Amino acid sequence: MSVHERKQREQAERERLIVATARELAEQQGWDAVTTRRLAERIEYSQPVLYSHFRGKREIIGAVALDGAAELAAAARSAASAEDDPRARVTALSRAYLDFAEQHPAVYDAIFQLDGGLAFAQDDTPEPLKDAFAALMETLGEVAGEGVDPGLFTELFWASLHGIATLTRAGRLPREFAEQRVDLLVERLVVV
Amino acid sequence: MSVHERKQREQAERERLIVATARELAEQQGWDAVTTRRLAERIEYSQPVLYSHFRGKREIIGAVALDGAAELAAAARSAASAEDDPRARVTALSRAYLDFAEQHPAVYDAIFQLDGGLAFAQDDTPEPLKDAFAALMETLGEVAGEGVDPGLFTELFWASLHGIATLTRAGRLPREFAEQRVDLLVERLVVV
DNA sequence: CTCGATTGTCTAGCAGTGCTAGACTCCTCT
DNA sequence: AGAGGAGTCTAGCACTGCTAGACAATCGAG
Repeated sequence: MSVHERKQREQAERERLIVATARELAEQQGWDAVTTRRLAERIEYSQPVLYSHFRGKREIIGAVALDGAAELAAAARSAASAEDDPRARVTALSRAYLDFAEQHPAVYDAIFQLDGGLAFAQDDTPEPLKDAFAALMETLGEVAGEGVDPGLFTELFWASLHGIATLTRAGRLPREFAEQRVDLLVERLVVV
Repeated sequence: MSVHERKQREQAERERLIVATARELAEQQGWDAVTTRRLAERIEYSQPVLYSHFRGKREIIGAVALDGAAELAAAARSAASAEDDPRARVTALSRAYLDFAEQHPAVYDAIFQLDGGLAFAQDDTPEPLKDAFAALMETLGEVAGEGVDPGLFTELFWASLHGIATLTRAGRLPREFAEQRVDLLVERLVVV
């Protein structure tokens, strides 16, 4: 049975390689450049091998998204834990969120912009996505204010951050006032 | 010279036909279904004709975006003008904005999500886009609050609406609490 | 240690994409 | 009436995601 196990290990190893390579390629040259041919060439296997691991390109994007969501959650928790004051925590969280979107645009797109075939806001939503939302809620739920549902508040705050992130990245918002926008958002939305 | 003028008129007419057909097709079956072949077939011309009007598919998307931006501006102004109270005006504006995104998803994507080769937040930004932003600012600039730049405030509020619109449409936010989210956004961000 | 079966991988190809070169037809103006 | 030019089309390029079927490497049984 040991042979079989080794094969499974190699299989899993190669799957990680595919996801990592797809992500790398996407971050270097954008998702448009991630074609099945180029991806196959980079992992030094032929195209059909990809399809023995994933149902199609969409599932590969989905896999990158799940990895990314875990990282985003970690970044959020790390930033929040560095501050004591609830308001300062929210500011730190917001900055970390926007930094993540700015520094890993391809991954951010995989999570929130592209179709990775993932379920959201449902029972069968994958754990990493639920956990990323939970990470936001840990900090944001505290400052929702009297009589406001923490989940609803988190959704709203998150949507605002998402809007800022995407519009900035698409060149729809000038980058120079990014700081002020975040400060204003926190100042107005947060209730302590 | 009259013959020449007639040809120019026909040319302009056909250009409108292309844009309208692209939009129709996108709203019916999504932008993925808008291929140059299908589009050409619908306007009953061959593919290369498209390229005598537009540099490529991207420019066609851009043309749909400009039309859409003008409509969005009109919808915003119409909704705002129906209310007297500044706060109620903002609520009406927000609803109208989100309704537009919900009811014309393809057009909304053309404006804000897809690459139509348009400049944003710059000097050479096309007039309809500047005007759409201006329409938002007319209502939102009034409620920015003391010492807050109306432009910055409008950008922030707009980004929040955009985030809600895109995340809702992508299934990332449950639709059922849409109303409450908008109410909360207006309540917190607006200063009267 | 050999041999059949299974597993894994590859080559080659399909139907589709955006876009364009070059042939051809029709209309306008002299 | 015929030359010139504008307008349109057919055919094709290089690419996309994805898959069928041929082939080779590996495994377990005798």
